[in-house]
Amino acid sequence: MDLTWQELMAITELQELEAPNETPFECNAYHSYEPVVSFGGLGAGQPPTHTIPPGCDVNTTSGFEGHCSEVMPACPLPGGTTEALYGMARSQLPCRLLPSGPHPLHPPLADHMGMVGAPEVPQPEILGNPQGHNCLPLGFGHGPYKQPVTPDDLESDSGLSLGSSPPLASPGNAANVGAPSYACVDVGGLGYSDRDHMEVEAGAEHSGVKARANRFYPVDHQPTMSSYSYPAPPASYFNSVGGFSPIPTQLLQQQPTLPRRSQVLPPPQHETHLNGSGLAGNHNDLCCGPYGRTKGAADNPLSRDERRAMALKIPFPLHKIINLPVDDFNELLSKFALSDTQLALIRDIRRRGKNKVAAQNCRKRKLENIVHLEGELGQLRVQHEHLVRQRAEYQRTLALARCQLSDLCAEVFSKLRDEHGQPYSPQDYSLQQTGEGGIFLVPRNGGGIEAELKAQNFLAH
DNA sequence: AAGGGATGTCATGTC
DNA sequence: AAGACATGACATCCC
Repeated sequence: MDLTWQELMAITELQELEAPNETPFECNAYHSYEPVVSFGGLGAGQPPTHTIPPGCDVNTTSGFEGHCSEVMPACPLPGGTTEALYGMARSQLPCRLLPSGPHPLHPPLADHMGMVGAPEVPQPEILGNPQGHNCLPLGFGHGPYKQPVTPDDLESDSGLSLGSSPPLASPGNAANVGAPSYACVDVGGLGYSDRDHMEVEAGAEHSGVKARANRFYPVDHQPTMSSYSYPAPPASYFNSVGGFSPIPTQLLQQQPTLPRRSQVLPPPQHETHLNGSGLAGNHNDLCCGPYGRTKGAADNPLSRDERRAMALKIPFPLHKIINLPVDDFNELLSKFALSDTQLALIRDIRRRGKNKVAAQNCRKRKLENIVHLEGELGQLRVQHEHLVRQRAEYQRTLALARCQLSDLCAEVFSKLRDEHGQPYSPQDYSLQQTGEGGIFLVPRNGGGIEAELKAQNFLAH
């Protein structure tokens, strides 16, 4: 980045231009997800601290007739660890996903609309670039850059812009130096068609070189969705269209050291940053150049829509097409006499541009959701472990109570005597307690009650 | 060469 | 109804 920036600054200095007016584009700060699971109610009961007397069977399935035969093992109470365990509950969403701070979507409307002068006189800012080094017409006029015809340029739902692939660089970008540029092709007054486009871009395509744009041009892969920058409209697009100033030889010679994916070919001088379709996207969002491109996009080839826009001489930058509010957008359109073909392309560009941003946002949200759910899953696992431990502890407590009850019953039976002075057998009788506290000796075979013993009597003994 | 990630685009549904 | 937005699906590129 630093290197790229230095290079850009060097280029800027060369062209004696000011620093770009960066207008941060959108970015709705994505809300962080708060963990859904609240553990406040966890760790419910105080873990029992009873000690199972010797002989007490801690088997929870044992009946009260059993005997406690061992001391209840000390249960590791989760209480001491619960807090620590749940302290990590908060899912940590990656900051990268959450652009923060305000992100003005658009520059002031005046700035947007300022370029809209007399409808018949397209303003020079349209394809210009604040840096100046991009003020060169987009593919118009000067030789070294000519967009190739790519299959995706030949399709459009509007008959203009369909296609799926990202912008392709012309293999002829380097090879076609001096080749006729867009400006030489009069497509504006004609209906723009695939065929037109093919003709327009035939030169580069015929180079026969199959190569991706960013194989040839340095691409600044700026992983940023946090600042969609839309700087002030660039210098001139239509200056370029009419008669483009030649590319400063310094620019051609100044090849920045190639970042990732960089290759040996010089970047087009009129690069836009709009990866794909003129969107302030994730790669180069620093500022806008021609057709709304950013300075960082100087390393990128023209997008398909940018090329189409140039071919049809769309008289305003793509970033405005995409980002202006609908009212302003319509007002902008109304200020120009646009053909149906141009309008169709513009609306396609707008639709694609918005959808591209939406897709990017959607994917970010999806990743955030995954991160959030993974965090929640971890919390639930911790919670599950805690509940398992708690259940084991309750089972131990229950076993202890049963042992105590069994011992008590044995003591009662040891003191009970029938009318013959014989003890009752626990195998033949059981003790049952009523709701009022009365205790009955009940034969296990379901026979009648033989004796009623008052609880108080038991307690007295 | 295959596989996966990243990205753009389209289709569709919802608001 | 039109526009914006969300999202699944697909294609393509690149590593």
